[in-house]
Amino acid sequence: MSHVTNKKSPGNTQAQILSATLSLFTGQGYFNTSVHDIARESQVSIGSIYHHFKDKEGVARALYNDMIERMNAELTEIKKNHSTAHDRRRAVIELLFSITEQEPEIMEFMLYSKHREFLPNERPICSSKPFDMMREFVKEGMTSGEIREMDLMVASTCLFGGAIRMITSSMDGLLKRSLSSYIDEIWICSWKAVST
Amino acid sequence: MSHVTNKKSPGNTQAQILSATLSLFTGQGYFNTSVHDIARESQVSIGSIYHHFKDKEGVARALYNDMIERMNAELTEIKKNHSTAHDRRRAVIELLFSITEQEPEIMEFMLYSKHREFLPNERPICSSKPFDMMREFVKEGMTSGEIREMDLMVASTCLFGGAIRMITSSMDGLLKRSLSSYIDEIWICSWKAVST
DNA sequence: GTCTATACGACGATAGAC
DNA sequence: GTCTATCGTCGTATAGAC
Repeated sequence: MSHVTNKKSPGNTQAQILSATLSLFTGQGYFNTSVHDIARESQVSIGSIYHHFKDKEGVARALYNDMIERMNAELTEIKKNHSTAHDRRRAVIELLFSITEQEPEIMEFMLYSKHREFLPNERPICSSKPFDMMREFVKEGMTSGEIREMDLMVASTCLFGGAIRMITSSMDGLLKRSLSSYIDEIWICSWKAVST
Repeated sequence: MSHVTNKKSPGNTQAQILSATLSLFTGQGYFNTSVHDIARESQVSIGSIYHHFKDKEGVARALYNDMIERMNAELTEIKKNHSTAHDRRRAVIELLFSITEQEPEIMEFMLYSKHREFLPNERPICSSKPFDMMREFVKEGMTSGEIREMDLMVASTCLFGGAIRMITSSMDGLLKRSLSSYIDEIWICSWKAVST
């Protein structure tokens, strides 16, 4: 019954392609990356790429969806493990900083790519589920009284905006120390901005 | 002596080209815009474009430099007209919001374009002079005692990060009310975050 | 599923007349 | 300074053998 069908790679080729693509897209951008580049870097032929993905845009879309799903999973985990807005926010910032330091390409692709330029039908990333979930955390903090009553968008941008801009600053090489060394300062600041 | 040389446009053609280019770049991105598109949209022939600019990248660079210079001028004006960090920051946020509402394409090109993808030798926009000047305002606020002693980058991102993320949210269509209607709320929040 | 070779179109850029 | 016509290149995508 077991049909260990044939050759080498189970779902491995896809992973190779996606990994190489992530590097290339973050390094030089979607439009500066040709399918030939992807083939060379992933040690796979052009034909294979077009076998696994509909087209170049399809590769980008797969990358994008993986990323969103992963963030979703991580945030769901945070929601489960922490109950207050206070703790959740700390956990979210820690998560974002940790991804930035350990897998910078992921974060770069998430925050830096202009997805809509190459995925025309995608909504802006801030409308995506993970960002939605972050706003939900803020909302619950407001009803529980931890956070001042105020416009939800304002509160969210104040709470997470600083951290996110620290991340982009870090990726731009503007920071003197490591990103994670700033976490306490930034956390205190943004908490002051919105706490009751 | 006066050689009012010839035809129609003094420096007008350039302006036409740049204006059309700004629209196209913000609407569909640098890479999705061909020089043919620019020619059609600006009512100018391809030949003229290449006469006035070295190449496609040259057009983008001119646009970018204009923008940086303009921001520089506006911030210098603010520096002249206001003396406290408190007032300067208010003026900066008002300026940014006003540009966003009145000339959204300018702001979109400034905050949304991935300049480094098509201007390879340009430094990230956050390293540019205007952003430098904004950080300078924060620094002076710290030495004058208006702002808590803390890391300069943290203070700057907290002060302006929220406003900037409100702008991108506005451009993404996430805001229910007009951007300018949020100004007081956002200003109060970020001031709480850093004031002594 | 993986590969090589190739078709085809689009785009950046130039030449050269006016 | 402005135009049209054209060239060469490069990149996406396909065909078809293995």
